[in-house]
Amino acid sequence: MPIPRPTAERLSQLARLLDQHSHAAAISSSEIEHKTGWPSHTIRKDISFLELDADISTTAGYNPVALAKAIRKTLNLADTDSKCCIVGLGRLGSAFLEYSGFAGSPFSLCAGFDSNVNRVEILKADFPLYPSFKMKEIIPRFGIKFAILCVPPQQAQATADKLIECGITGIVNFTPSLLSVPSGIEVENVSIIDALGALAARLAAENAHKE
Amino acid sequence: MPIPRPTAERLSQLARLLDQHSHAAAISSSEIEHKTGWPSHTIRKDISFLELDADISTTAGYNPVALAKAIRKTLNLADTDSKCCIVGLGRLGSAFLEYSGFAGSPFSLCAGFDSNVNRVEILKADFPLYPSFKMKEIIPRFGIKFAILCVPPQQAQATADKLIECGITGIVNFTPSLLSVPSGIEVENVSIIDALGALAARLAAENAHKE
DNA sequence: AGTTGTGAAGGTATTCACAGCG
DNA sequence: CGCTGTGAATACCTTCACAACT
Repeated sequence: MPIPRPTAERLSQLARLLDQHSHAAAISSSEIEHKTGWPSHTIRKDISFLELDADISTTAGYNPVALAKAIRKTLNLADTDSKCCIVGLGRLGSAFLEYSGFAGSPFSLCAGFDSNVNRVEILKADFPLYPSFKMKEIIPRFGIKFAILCVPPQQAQATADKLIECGITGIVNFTPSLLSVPSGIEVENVSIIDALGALAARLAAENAHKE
Repeated sequence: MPIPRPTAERLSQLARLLDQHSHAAAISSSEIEHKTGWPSHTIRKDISFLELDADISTTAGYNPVALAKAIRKTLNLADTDSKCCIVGLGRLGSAFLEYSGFAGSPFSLCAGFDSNVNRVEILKADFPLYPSFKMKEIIPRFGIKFAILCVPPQQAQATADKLIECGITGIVNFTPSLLSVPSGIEVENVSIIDALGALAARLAAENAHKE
């Protein structure tokens, strides 16, 4: 039985929430409701899609550590330490070089690319930075599957095409350009304008609903 | 009849796509399908939720400028040039100070805040920057409704609480912390780890589906 | 031909209601 | 009793199929 996509996305976030509560002995679905806003029955339903290893839930709630582990196992976020690269090391891209949020996540940054050779040499990071023309060599060699796209909007589509050629299957698109990609490749747009648009749409929907 | 939330989010993105094609006389639903990956019938259905002012669609397709206008009107994104502020001017937050994507969007940045007074004085932007304690004064004065939250994770919840007190109704949360907010306030999480998790979940779902 | 537009059908996700357990 | 877990009912969204128009 396939896991519904909204369920998978909630579980992925839930795993992060559980990390923040790993000190507690147990957390109940209603506590999770309070933290996330998702109704408790939705949470229980979501969890029911995982095959639970027993001892994950008691009468007091769920064991945070065990549950987080089970989620990551089912969603294939656990074993495979998925490798990511940053493409475009301007202000935004270079901000991620010292982003701490990757620690403890199932993702790791292992390369950065920029067409400007100067930037590549000047910037410092815990992982190597390369000029863009080396993508074709580096990405397959390290088995990098995800790219974080921070290039200027005019170069977004061309860069995405090149990344896909190199074997990237998932792109987190920080540019305001919308990307066309073949099927089998996934794009997640995190343009700030989209995020604001989604907020405004939801607020508008709420207000309309009241009438 | 209320507009379904997924429809509203697609329309919001579509408006941006139309901006990029404002030079063309007409764009058809199948062209949009090619650009976005959404099936053409979904797009037509989405558009059918707007009350169309006639002359928006012809036999050749939609008038990009008129359609974008109609979308923004229905979603309340048009008239109200929605004002936003950046909270937290570290590496990530300050990267947005020179972000070009706001031009032509229905959103505008009009203030930045940071608790570090030095940063506020050193950084340059097209809009004024203030120390955090001025939020209570500035946000209501300019009618700012949206905040882009880029503070360190430990301060995320406390800062969000303060913003809501000042009248903010929508928060774009760039921190890895999950926020609890009262109903009526909307949060959009754009943590990069979430984005990668969503990608991985979708790719996993695709592969599972093939079996 | 090619387009939009839309009621109706179909599929998916959410919500409910209650069984089962400690 | 409060908690989890889950089949069944409901609500929601997407997809289909075709009418209407140029």
